[in-house]
Amino acid sequence: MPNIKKIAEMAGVSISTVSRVLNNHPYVNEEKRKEILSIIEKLNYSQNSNAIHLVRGKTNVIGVLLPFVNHQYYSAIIEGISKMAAKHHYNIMLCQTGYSPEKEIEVLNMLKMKKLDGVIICSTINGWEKLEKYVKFGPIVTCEETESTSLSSVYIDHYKTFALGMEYLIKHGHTQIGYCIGRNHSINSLNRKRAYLDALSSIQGIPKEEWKFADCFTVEDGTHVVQSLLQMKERPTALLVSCNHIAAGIVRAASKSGLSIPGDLTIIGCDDQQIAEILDITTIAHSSIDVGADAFTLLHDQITKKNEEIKKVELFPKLTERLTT
Amino acid sequence: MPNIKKIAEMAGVSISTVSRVLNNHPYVNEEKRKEILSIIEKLNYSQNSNAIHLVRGKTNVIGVLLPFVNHQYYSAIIEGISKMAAKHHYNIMLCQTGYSPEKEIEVLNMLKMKKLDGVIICSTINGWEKLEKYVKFGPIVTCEETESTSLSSVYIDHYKTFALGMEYLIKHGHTQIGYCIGRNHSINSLNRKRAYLDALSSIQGIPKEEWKFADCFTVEDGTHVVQSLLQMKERPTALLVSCNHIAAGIVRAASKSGLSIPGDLTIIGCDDQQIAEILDITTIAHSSIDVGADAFTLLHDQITKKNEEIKKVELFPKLTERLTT
DNA sequence: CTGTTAGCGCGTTCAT
DNA sequence: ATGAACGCGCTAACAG
Repeated sequence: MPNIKKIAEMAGVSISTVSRVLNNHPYVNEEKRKEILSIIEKLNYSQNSNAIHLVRGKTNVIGVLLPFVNHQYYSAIIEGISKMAAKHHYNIMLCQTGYSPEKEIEVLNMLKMKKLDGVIICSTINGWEKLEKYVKFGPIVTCEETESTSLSSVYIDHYKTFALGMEYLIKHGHTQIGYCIGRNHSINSLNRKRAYLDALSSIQGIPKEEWKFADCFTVEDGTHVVQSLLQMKERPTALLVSCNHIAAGIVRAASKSGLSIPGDLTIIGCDDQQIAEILDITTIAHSSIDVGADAFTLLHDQITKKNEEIKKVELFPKLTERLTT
Repeated sequence: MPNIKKIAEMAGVSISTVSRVLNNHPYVNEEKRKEILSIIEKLNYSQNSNAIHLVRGKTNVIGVLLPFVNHQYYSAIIEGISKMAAKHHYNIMLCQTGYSPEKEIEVLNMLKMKKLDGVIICSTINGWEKLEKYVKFGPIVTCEETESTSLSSVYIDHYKTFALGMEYLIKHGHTQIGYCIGRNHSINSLNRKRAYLDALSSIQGIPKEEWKFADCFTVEDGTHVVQSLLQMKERPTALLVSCNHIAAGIVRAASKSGLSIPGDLTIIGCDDQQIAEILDITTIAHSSIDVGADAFTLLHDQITKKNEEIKKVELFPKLTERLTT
């Protein structure tokens, strides 16, 4: 592999001059520039990124941290990040954590080691207190609500999401309402539960332990929910579901077992996965692509402008009425 | 930021010794090792990746090139790559091309510039002849069939896919068969068409121009197919569809417009997206996750073992019968 | 407009 | 077991 020195030798100039034409700096004789360019062409030379990264102290790479790639909520976020990143000449290092705290820390260390200029965390496992220790190595943006004053974030207040859903259900006469959520103690789940309880108490409803389904993530989990439902003496008339994949599983299993939707069971899902559209599931959603795009923008501002302030961007979900309600 | 020199000074040793403990090299006094480690701890020191990459000439990062992230076929491949990569301590640079040839070349140049140790290309736009020019900078693996002798690949012979589908349809008495494909002139499409024509001619069937739908990628495209279908005097009785998202669009639009499936129209989709399972679409599929995992293995072998030979790994699809046939 | 030089931070012989 | 010195490839400040 030729290097800048080799090019300089062949062109009979110093490496500075070569560096200047490489970086489009002014003040270099037009003939020399052409000569150098032609030699570069002839030798099929390219700069060594690592050397440049070392000397510049940055890589133009950002890390994107998420639990699972193969999940449309996250791949939509990536899509949004990806588009904005391309526009600003940044590359994306994709890191799947599978909810492993160690893996998350590992990536944060890449920030410390200057491999990454910044990090976007879609769903944190360690909690923002631990993340905060890393902001001195580079900006970190989360796609979740945090109380941190050193982490920018774009988020949805899932209290509002579930509140919106509860309001809708109550307005339509439901009092026997259950819900499905993911990780039982995540910030988002806690907010959802609060909204659920608040709304329920407003109509003197009584939360039934049996009607709460946690650890729901996949279509299969939705199927299991229906199985449980079928064995209950008293069933909820409506279910608020934190993710449309679960909702899809419910809808599908219900139709197979003769449970009519929305006749016997009303379903409201969350987020903007295409499956909701295909199955005509009523959903409460914001644009996941926007989450990614906004997150990148926040991160990019912090990387490029110094003393850029920490920002919190809230996105507001809307309820789209379809055929499961 | 402290560097190795600083650590060495504080410990009263040379940078070589520090480097030795950093890299777990033998021959270093146990007391000094502990002392150095404690200083590293105290200063919260980390190595600078870029310096290491520069001196080692490798980054442990591979590029993954695909048209769209937000598409389950590709995100499943990423999932497969991701898992294997984590196992071997490699990171993934994700690059969405949106079918732009320039973007593809851009990433290949990152290989040339030593930013990447290797590249996996899920779906090439430039064609393998152009890709071949880059293998001297690092191994390239494709997830498509190529005739190249310098590119390893894991692939599905889509002639077989469509042949399998045609065989099934013909066995079930269909003679009026159409198909939906993506890019009209991609390698995969050409193979699919060949299989279609071969099978059709084996029963003296006549291909009808009207029943060929190209440029189909999304659920919406499936909807359009149904719209076209509805306006035809003579309709096909079966459709072979190159991707389940299109098939999902067809199934959904058909049910809304009173076209019975499989009564009026039999549908066979392709690939292993979950939507097929949810909508009970008969599909011809291989494991997309395996594609990714195998691709990484091929790439990793080429990166680590020198003189590793070029390999072609063929994956075989199976037909899963469900309710659309 | 151009060249010299000093780093960037680290791994690695080669002596000792 | 340890350290001095060189090199990885490049940018940028400085001098001219």
